[in-house]
Amino acid sequence: MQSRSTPPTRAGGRPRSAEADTAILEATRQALVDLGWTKLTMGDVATRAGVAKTTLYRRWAGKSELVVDAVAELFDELELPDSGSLATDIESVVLQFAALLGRPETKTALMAVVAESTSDEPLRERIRTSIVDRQKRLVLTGRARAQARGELPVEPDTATAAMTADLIFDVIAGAVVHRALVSAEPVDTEWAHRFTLLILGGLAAAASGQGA
Amino acid sequence: MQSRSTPPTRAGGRPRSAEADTAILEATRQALVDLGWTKLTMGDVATRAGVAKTTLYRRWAGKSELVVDAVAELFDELELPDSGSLATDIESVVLQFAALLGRPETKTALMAVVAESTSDEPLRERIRTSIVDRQKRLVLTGRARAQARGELPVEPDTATAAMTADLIFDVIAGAVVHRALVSAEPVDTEWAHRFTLLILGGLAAAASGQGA
DNA sequence: CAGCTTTCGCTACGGCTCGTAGCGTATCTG
DNA sequence: CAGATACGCTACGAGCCGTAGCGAAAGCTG
Repeated sequence: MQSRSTPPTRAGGRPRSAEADTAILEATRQALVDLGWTKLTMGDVATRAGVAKTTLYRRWAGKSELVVDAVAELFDELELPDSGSLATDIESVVLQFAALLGRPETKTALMAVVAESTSDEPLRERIRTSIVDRQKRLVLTGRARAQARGELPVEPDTATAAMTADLIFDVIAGAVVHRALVSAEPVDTEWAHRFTLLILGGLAAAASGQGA
Repeated sequence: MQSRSTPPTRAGGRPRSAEADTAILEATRQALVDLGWTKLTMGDVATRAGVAKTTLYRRWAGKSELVVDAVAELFDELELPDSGSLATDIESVVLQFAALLGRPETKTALMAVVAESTSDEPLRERIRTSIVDRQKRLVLTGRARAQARGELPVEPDTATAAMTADLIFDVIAGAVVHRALVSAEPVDTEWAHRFTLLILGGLAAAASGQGA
């Protein structure tokens, strides 16, 4: 995960405690649930983790970095089981993502760090590598499977194919996040079904009218 | 806007200064640009606005409420000029929304208050009434125009029509926000065009396969 | 006009968090 | 063993929070 800030010098001393690492990240998630973003403090996390406050600062520069790493782990739970059709693949990942966003630590943290990242370039990069880019794999494998099934045409131009993948990623992730967090309405199977139909229709249209 | 906290008792004293109100909201937006969300402080805003800190607390309970009101004003700039076709209507609003999210005060504040609202029910309600619900009008008028032109069928069932509008709203707003803030890629005309094609295709498919 | 009500700016305060420094101890490497 | 690093602990100045108390200003009402 490349999570903590690497010790600047080379090896040769007491290694950092791995138990402390996991305890801190777990404590951070729990603190997010109990306190939310603004009321979460470094000192509180340290106490919960049974660790000195200085230990936190030796590994993370601040609250934002800590929370990014604490939440990034959760996103790796997402999977794309091969359900046999593109429609059910999409519905599955939508519902999984919605369930993930239903957990209080996830929803609070994700928006907060994104907000912070808008005026913090290194943090933005950290989010991109730790969270965003890792989830694009879901779109790519989903498309590959659909193409193997013959449900989607193969886009010959590599650049165009990449743009389409990015577009789909933003549409799916964005819509679910907006529905769940901004509109604050439930992402249930009904909604997932309607949304999936919309996407499939759009993909079909884009496939026919290729020369956009 | 119903922004500030209403004075609990009835009228009959010195009225609150309207100049102070606008100065505070403007100072808040500027502070967001300069400092970002976490480093923005009530005291700093007060100084910028040329107002006592106590005056801020007489009107807003805290940072979140203040920022919501400061940003809500900006969203009212969005318009839906009747461009003659649904496609260009969508592209227009997408680009407008993207331009709005390009402004540092907007992007920082929007995500931050949404994050805060996940563990603050009154704040969530404030966001809903001050920002979210007011922008759904764009979807509704856009649909009405498209139906008048014959571009979209009229959905007979009121409940279904409302769900469709909510879906489209979440998809458009969510995709633009995700593209601009999470993926941190530009929302240019190219992207807007591709996205619009996707939406239109989805709408067409949903219209034909009505009995979802 | 006089009197009531509310807001305003200002100052001050206790409480909390921040992020760092310093120390002695613990743990691992060569 | 010597060197290097991490650890827990304590303490600290700095900054911000949100509130209280004051005298003065500015409207409304009769």
